[in-house]
Amino acid sequence: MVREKPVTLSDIATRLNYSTVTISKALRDHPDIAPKTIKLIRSIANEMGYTPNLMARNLSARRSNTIGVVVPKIAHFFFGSIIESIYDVAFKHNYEIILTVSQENAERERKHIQTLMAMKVDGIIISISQETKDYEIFETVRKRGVPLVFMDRIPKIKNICTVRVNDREGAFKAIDHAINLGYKKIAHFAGYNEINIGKERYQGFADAMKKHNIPINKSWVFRGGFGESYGYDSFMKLYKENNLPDLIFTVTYPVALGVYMAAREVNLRIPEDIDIICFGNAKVQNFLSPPLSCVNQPTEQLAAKSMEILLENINNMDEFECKEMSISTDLILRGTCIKFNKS
Amino acid sequence: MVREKPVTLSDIATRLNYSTVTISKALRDHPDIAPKTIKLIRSIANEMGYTPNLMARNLSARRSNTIGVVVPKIAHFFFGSIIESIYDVAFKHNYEIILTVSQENAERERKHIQTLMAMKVDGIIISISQETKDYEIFETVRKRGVPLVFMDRIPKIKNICTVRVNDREGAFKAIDHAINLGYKKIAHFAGYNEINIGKERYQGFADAMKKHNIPINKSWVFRGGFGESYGYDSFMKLYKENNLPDLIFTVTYPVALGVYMAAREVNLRIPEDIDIICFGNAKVQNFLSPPLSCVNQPTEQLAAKSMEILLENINNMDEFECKEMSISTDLILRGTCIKFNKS
DNA sequence: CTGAAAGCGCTAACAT
DNA sequence: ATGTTAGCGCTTTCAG
Repeated sequence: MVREKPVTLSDIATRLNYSTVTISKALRDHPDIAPKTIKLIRSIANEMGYTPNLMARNLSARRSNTIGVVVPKIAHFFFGSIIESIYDVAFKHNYEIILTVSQENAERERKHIQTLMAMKVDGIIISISQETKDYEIFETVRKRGVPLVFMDRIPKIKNICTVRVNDREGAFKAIDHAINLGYKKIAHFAGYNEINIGKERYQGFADAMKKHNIPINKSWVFRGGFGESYGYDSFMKLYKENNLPDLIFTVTYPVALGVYMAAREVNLRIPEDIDIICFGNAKVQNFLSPPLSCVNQPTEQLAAKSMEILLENINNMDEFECKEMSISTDLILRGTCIKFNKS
Repeated sequence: MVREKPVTLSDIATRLNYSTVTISKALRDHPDIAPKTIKLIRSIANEMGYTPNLMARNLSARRSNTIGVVVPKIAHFFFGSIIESIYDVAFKHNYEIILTVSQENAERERKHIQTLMAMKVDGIIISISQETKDYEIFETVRKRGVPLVFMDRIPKIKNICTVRVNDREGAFKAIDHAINLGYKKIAHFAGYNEINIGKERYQGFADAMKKHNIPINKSWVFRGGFGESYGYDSFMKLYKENNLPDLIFTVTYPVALGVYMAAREVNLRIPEDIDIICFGNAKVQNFLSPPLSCVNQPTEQLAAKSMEILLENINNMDEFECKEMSISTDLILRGTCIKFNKS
């Protein structure tokens, strides 16, 4: 394979008998340069097939027009949507995205953050992994002066920019709705308590129970990850103990999927025998049978707000502010949790 | 926000009374340097919190350890899985990924490719958008000597590296199976003919029909995109014309979802009234009702092979070869297309 | 084993 | 309006 030597500023410069500086300025529409000259240089640059070397430009300019993103998963509707929206905003503002995936692994996450800093990204948006407990790396990021926005999954530290959904309120809405329907025997397949979305969704659940004076049955509260197997296993445990509630509220949508699977396996009908509602929306919930009701997180807003705050911070490093943003959720009622099925 | 000045090689050098060169070599385990010295330098570098500036390193080293990826969508199970697998391989080989999304838009795709080249990625993996018709940019990439691997969605040009699924064979398997079941009235909601997966899946469909001497009913063959609305609209058209077949074969899984939605809307039962099978697998197909059968594309293999070929090309630019790889599919039979439902 | 010199391609500051 | 100088942080010769 023959590698054509890329044309550089100085190639254009010699050809046109200008200095590289003039070329550089012209190509960036610098007011120093006469419009006529700009036009000339532009056309020649084009003809020669010039493309700037961003590594060089960025090294020199000390900014990369690049944003690092760290997410726990990607083949997951929530993160997929988030990322797509982030892309939209980034594209509009002429930023590139360096996307990294932690696979819910704290060590990997740390490495990615380090690489991103080494790549001199202008800022970072992160949704932390479910097992991240050591927050030192975030301190490092701050020391290095790299703007950082936490999105959705947020560590317990002070003075950080966060954009999240109002998890507690959202969970409360769901359970309050359920109780008003008549449900009392309610289980919660919760997330780990260490992570905000685990903790706060649980709190919303607890708030609603408390409001209606329903005691929480501890054997119906589980703590676990965010995947299908967690939902499946938890359901099976209750089933085998013959200790099934009337309604299950799951911390994420994949966990609910696990429940669907388990219920089908043991021939229990949803919602007649066991009803369910989850936190988090996905297009396919419409296609389940019955269609799965949920607390909807507006992913577009989450992404847009995160980007907004990040860009603000990038462009305004001096008057940097820690903004904490919380977005409201709404209930989407479909085929589950719409009426009380006496058990 | 106070930005700590990042520590550089020369900081370490002055502190240790070495030259930057020695530091640079030591940190990269260069055989020139005495092991003892390496150890010393390493520990000091660590203590000082040194991280290499990748922009500088890459500029100087003329390689970035970075791979560009261009996909049409991301909130889509197929691409999500692909990307996750690509990440796994990249991570193992110490490459970073620059992910870009074309949103099925050819112009955006072109821009992304240009940016990737400007960023001096070491290679590119791309799945082209459904509307890409101008292939000049790919010629440019080749001229620039950037290794390029096309994955799954492939343009009609010569001498390129491709990794794909055996679409024609896969589609054939599905339809052959259906016909053996007894189906004769078979529709195909196909992709655009310009794109390989559109064309070849259609061909596989046609092959099977021909094998069994069943004429293709043109009013049952549609051409369109890869999304839900296409499936929905096409189904509705047939329904309104009272011209429904017994089985629909859709080019992708979202198209099938559109059919599910439409069928439910007009109260037609799947698979009793209208049966369906699609190309492409997604976890949620298990949760549909009935669970959707499909031609399975092994995403992990697709990703792994693409990366393998790309890395080979990167490390072996001189003896560069155009490899064309085709991976077999298998049929996953679930709740649809498993028995003939006389209409 | 170590380092001095040169350069990757670009841009900012300061002349002219 | 254009160019000179210097430098971003690193690596690759090549000389000692």
